[in-house]
Amino acid sequence: MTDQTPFYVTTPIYYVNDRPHIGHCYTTLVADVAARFERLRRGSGRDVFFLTGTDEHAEKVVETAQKRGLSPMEWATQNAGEFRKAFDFMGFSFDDFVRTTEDRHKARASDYIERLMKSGDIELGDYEGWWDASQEEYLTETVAKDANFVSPVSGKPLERRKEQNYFFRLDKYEAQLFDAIARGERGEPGGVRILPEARRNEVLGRIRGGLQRVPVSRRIREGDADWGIRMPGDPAHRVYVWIEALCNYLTVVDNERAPSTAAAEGGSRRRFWPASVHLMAKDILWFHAVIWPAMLMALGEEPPRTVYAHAYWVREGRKMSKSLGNFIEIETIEAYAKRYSLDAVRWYLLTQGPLGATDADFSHAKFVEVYNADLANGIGNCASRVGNMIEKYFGGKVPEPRDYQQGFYQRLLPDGSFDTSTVLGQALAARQVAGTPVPTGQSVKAFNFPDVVKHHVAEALAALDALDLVRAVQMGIQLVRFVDDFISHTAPFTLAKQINEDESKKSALQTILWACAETVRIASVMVSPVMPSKARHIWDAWNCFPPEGAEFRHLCEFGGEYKLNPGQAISKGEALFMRADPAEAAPVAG
RNA sequence: GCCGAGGUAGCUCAGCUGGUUUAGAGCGCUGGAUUCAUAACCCGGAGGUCGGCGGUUCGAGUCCGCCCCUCGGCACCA
Repeated sequence: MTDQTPFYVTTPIYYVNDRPHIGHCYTTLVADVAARFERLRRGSGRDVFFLTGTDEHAEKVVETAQKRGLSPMEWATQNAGEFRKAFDFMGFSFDDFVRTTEDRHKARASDYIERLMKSGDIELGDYEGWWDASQEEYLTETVAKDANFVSPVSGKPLERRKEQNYFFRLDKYEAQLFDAIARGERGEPGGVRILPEARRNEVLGRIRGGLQRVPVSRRIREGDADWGIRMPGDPAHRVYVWIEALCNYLTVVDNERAPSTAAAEGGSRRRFWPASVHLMAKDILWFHAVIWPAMLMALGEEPPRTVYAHAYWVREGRKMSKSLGNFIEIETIEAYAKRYSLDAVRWYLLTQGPLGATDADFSHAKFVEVYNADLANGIGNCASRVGNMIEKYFGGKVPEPRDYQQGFYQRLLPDGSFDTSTVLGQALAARQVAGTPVPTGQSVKAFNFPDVVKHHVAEALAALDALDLVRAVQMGIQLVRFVDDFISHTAPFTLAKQINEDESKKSALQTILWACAETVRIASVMVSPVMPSKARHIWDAWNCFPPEGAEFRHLCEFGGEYKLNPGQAISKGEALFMRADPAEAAPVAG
């Protein structure tokens, strides 16, 4: 993927009757980190589009609204607001938030359906199933059987009932879908890449089992509220919500034929299609990996390039469910953010979350472990010790480095002493003088900063392309570990005690600390997509705020265009992450 | 039931097409070193029959068979 390709990432649009919880936040966080990373890589947000929103046309929305004495629209608006609030709190940088009740969505979704009817991909047919009169709904064959063909609610017998419905001819696209998924696997254009791999196999297996046409509408009944989208040309039928909902990914960027809207939306968004990534939890993979791509094929649109279905969060080892009432809701997340900072929560959710095929556990003990290991003892401590030494030894001014392009090589002279013409040799010699030499038997090391940084940055970008966001951001923490290792090897604090005797020792110290600070700066850029505000803290304290439009790979070049400039002021600043006590109780909402 | 994934150090997991070693990493735990730093960082250790049994092979976590266990998809839920 070149840096110029438009990047379009979506989350599902969330069922507006729900309350925002960790699941919604997690999926959207993954999208947010991907979007922020891609913007950074391109140096601007112009070619990145990140969409989220709410799915509002469910019949349950009408019911709930009634119970609350509100119109469906009032209720939906209120709860869509809750999602926006939660997502704003999480710091999500979505470019648009779509509600399926908006005209732009309804009009275009309706248009797609109409086109599919004209092309014969949606046709009228008979639907026959088990009708539960008390609930006014059809039950699937398996559910009906499990319930012994009586209503699970009222206990009255189910009736066999037939009606006319519209169907999408999914069965016509079996071969094309196979082909697209195979191409996606090979990374070819026009293909749909399904991730993680285990999910792709599930999908392929299910397609092999045969595809059938799927119902996409139901007949409107007497007394039904006017909620949802009607079948074009047949107002007696309403489009099923899920099929209409899927269309949101396209309706939002398909604004070209509505010039007034497009103007208000900053121009045509057509270039963002096909979507780069549809993100979702595993439960709705089938819709996104099969039905939606088939619909797009029928519409003559390209299918999404990647469909990524992550697994679920469980809580302290137990599945989250409505019956257990143990969902981690936004309030709990807020409580964690209040205690440990929002960026720490983002870090934990992203790096420990169920991005793969298996579920992930949210446990307080694990949270504290990760918080301390990666953040407090990791990047926080490292930034602090480096900033402190620069403040202490160089009056808070970035020191002038010498010769870092050569890397930091250790060289032993024939007589067994260190070659003090290298920075590393100088440092090791100082340790010997001080009586704290590197333990014998410890491997001889070289610290080639330019190469190491280059390698980590390349790895991060490769991981980003594979949508391995965890690895992408962890490369930043790995760099910090490299700096920590370097500091204990060179012991700049030991060197610092000898600089009065020897000017060359001072210059070695300058080089060492500059390299440390420069690398921490780069690490901060690398983790900024997950921890935007903590990164900003470092940039503020160190005066190295990336200029608008700066590209990732330039920002991350060791000693490059955006390097820490000698002479510039640096302050130690406040600790980024205070160490947490594992014995402390978990934060509670309220 | 059908289809699929997996069982490797206390925990979370790497180990692709079988022979680089006496099977690795991170976290936790423990001993040491050190003081610039947020009792942080660095070094070392901890010795896990690589789920069980049998087989193929000169040689198997790595291939085959059987068995035990766990977990996913097939059905709404991020």
